[in-house]
Amino acid sequence: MLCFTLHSAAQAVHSAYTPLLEPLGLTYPQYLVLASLADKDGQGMGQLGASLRLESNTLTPLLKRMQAAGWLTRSRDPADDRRVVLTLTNDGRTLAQRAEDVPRAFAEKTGLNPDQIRDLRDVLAVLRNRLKPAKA
Amino acid sequence: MLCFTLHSAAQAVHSAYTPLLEPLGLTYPQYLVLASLADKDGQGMGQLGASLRLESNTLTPLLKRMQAAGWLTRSRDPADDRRVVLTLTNDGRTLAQRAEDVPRAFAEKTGLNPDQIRDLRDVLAVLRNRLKPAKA
DNA sequence: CGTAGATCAATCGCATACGATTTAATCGCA
DNA sequence: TGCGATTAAATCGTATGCGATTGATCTACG
Repeated sequence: MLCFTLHSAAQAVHSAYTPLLEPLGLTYPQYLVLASLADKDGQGMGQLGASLRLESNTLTPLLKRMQAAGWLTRSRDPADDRRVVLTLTNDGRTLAQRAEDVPRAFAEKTGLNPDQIRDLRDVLAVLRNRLKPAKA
Repeated sequence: MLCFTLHSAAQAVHSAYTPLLEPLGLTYPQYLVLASLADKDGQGMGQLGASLRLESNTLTPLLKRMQAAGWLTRSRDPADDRRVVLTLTNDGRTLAQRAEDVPRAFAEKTGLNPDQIRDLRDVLAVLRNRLKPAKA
């Protein structure tokens, strides 16, 4: 069954990342957030959630933990008090740099070549977007 | 990044299953357990965990909930009191039958043809087994 | 100008997941 | 035979995830 294989493959990927991230004190979703903010700092929670496909009920506690760890700040947008703006601290940027090698180390673990990885990623993106289109 | 795409695709699959399973009162992992037992009843927790790649710390509470729902029984193996044997009840078998159409309904949602599904499943299985080989 | 509706984040409840540990039972080897 | 090593399941603590709801803020329309 595809569902089961996809499920277990996702968990295997999760497990493979864990030893790479654990020395940095990061969990897997926290790493995704850090990488996203390192790429584009000052994002709002909404944008971040849309790109990572996570809801506020997941992000709020996750971001609070990252804030408590001193990696980012959560501040209200002065122009719209409903919005929360996320900014990396110096510690957060340093951590993101230390995590820069993680994707390469992971790719090595998979044993797949870059073309295979790209193909697989593209198929999965099609599947995902078909099942759950990104919000408008 | 492959990791993120795989992660979000797995969650999208999870989300796509939810509306199919919710009328049956099943969650997604519970459905996997039910399907596995319907295929091979009387499995031990260890075998089930190996095939679903779940540990006892996840399975124990999950199975207790399914037992509480009256779908299966958990009994000790008389030959080895450490082992727990899982057997579907009549209600469990009935439920499994009612869930028989779920994979087809899901496949339809994906918009992929059977060949594409098979190919994707095979690639994911290779990836998973490379990252996290099944226990001996 | 004012309020109904929309939007965003936060909260609540529940169900996975997993690492680490604990407990109980069996096995293997001297 | 008997005890240490191994195995299986359960338990504990922590971190996601998500559906549903709530509360605060903003927007749009009359």
